[in-house]
Amino acid sequence: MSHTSGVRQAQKQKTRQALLDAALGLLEEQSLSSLGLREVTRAVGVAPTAFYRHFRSTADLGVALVEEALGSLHPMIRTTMAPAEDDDERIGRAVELIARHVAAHPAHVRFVARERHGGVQPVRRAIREQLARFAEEVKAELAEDASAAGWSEADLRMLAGLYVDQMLITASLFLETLDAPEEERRRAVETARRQLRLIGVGRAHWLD
Amino acid sequence: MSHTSGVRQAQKQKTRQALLDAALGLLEEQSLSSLGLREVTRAVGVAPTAFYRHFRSTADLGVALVEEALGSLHPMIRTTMAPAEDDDERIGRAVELIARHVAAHPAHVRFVARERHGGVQPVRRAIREQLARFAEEVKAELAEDASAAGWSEADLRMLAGLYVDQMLITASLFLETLDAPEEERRRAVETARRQLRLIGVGRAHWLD
DNA sequence: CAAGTCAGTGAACAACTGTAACCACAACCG
DNA sequence: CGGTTGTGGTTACAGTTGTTCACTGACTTG
Repeated sequence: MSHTSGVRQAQKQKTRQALLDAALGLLEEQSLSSLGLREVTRAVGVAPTAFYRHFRSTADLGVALVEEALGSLHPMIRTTMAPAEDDDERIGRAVELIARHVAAHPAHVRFVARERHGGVQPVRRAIREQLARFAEEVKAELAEDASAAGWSEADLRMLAGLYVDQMLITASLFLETLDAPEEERRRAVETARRQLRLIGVGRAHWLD
Repeated sequence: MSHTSGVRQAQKQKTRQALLDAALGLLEEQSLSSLGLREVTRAVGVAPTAFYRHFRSTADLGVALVEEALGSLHPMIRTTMAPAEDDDERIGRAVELIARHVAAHPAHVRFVARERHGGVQPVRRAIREQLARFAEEVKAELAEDASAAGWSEADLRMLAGLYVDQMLITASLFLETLDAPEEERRRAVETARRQLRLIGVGRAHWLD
């Protein structure tokens, strides 16, 4: 037990992070369900048995990766959903934000997209829980918006879910076009903007 | 080579189908990238080396599964997108159709959802190609619709892609709630209907 | 400073993997 | 009918896997 600091704890965290990083790298070309514990330790340069000091199994490591990939993303919801003068400006900002995030953390995005429906149940559940939290937060933001007057609880939830799914689709699309020619990337951005705009139009005329 | 029929060819197809079926079953609890060739042959009850008579590798088998899961689905596009008197009736019919398909072929749906972003590149590409075909077909249907007057090519493509993605999201949602209590399943159907309706509203007011 | 804690090591295990070479025998074709 | 074709079976190999156990030695604590 003891306290949270100290050279000992720091070294342990460092190794743990090295395992997470190595796993994330290896997962670019395979799924978690085929990731071997030895494979990870080999990539780090540590004995296979050291793995157990940090994770019970590769599934356990996967859950930790979900936390790392999505856990720190919640604060971004407020700023993304924050109202702007122009609706198109908000859309442009959101798309830009997603593009930037994908470019900065491609491995994390790939991991989430891949394991959301992947073969490891605990990881699927962890992702589902995080996305449900996102939807909840988006819903809360939507409820504060002026145009939400008269919207039922179920409608708000539906729209929030639609937005979250759309964010993932967009992120995944950007990921696929990461090292594609400039022109294709611009088309992807344009498609994402249009889709969000169409949802926005539907939202504006929902109560007709 | 020789001709396509005969007792010989029939038996081979039978074994091949058994391999596909066994693989599909095993893939309910893991991803393709962790599926072993021996695992599949063991489930069928044939020798490991017999696998090579039908597939070069498990990735090759995966591509065949994509064909099996999505190849025969194209004719359904026309009937699903076909216009109806009521817009809500069309939506209800489409959702009903998806629900029925998921209930009839849950393993196929799970496979596609899982491997769309999975760790096996040839399979990802095969799925992407099939989905692109779907989008193309949906776009063709949309273009024939009366309400498509004034829509640009890019807008039609965008909307078609949105519909295809939404179909997958809906199918995946239904899959998750397959063995959930009746009430949760009804909520899932209701959510799917609402989301399609919102897209429909956006579509109706797109040219404002 | 002595005692204890614990991250990481090394060897060993049984079980598993993909693949190669060779064989058997039923269906096919001339 | 007799020779050829080719699906599937058998045996074997070299690597890999997850997990166990006892261990070391640097850090922490009283």
